[in-house]
Amino acid sequence: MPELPEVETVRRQLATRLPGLTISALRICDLKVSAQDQNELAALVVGRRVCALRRRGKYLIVDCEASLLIVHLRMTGQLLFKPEDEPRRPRYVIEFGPETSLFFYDVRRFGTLTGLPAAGEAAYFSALGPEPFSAEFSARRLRDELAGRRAPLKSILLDQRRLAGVGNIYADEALFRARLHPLRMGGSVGPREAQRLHAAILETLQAGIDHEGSSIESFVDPAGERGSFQEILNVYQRTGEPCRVCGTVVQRIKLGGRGTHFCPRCQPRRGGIAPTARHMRAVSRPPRTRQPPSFAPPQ
DNA sequence: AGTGGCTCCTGGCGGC
DNA sequence: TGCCGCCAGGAGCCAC
Repeated sequence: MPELPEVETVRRQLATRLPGLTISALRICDLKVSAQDQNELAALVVGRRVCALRRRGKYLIVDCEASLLIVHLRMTGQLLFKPEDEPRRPRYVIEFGPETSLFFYDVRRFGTLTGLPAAGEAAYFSALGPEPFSAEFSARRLRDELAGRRAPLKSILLDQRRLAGVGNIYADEALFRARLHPLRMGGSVGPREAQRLHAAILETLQAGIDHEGSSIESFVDPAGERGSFQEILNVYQRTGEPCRVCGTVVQRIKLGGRGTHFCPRCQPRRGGIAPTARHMRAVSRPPRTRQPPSFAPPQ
């Protein structure tokens, strides 16, 4: 599940190859990938030079002269420099002359591609919350964001309007690191706890970036390499396994439709919302273990 | 206003 | 063995 660290990993790799190249063609193979007409998309970027690769939350931005391509990987999106063998087909291909192409693969077909004139960027991202690593996202800001809120902490962290880039994996891991129960009401969090959570969010995201992302389902970088953050996860998808800190069995509940993992001892529920019967049912059923993707990275 | 829940989508897996 | 239905989840939308 590409979140901020995975998108940042992709961005960094693309940034070593794409700037200076000119987009020679944009081939949309799956029309569902964009709400825009493919000719309209192509007209915005074909013939333009790539100036920079940027990231905003979980969005990857290919900055062209006076226009942008905005890529969202959603659940299973992969941008690869090399095409895969059949039967996998890309949903779109961005060509940069005869030497370089970028192929977008996406099993669940949730990923999106958007083209915009540069002037449209601010409006496009207007509802998105602050970047975690920006000065705008301070401990104070987080505290103000939580104040008075009755929603569980986990739900608040996942809300991209409050904070951009945190998804299910990093929300669970950050809450574990902050020793805060995912069901704690936002408004019940004190100043010191908010400070702890702020630090935990930044540390967790930075660790994800340092490990080049989590390859739990299908994430690979544009060279086809897997990240390694999944190897040091504390709670995410570790249901029934001992907490790495205290040995207590890691639990799983369902919160806002998302699998939520925590250590009941390290993350006490004090001040939180009691799990409902539905939560408890989810606890007793560990997630199925998934086979690693059959996809073999290009040689 | 704030919040939960449904929808999109596919492959893997459990159950029968 | 084969089929059916459930499950995973980011973000947009809708209903309460």
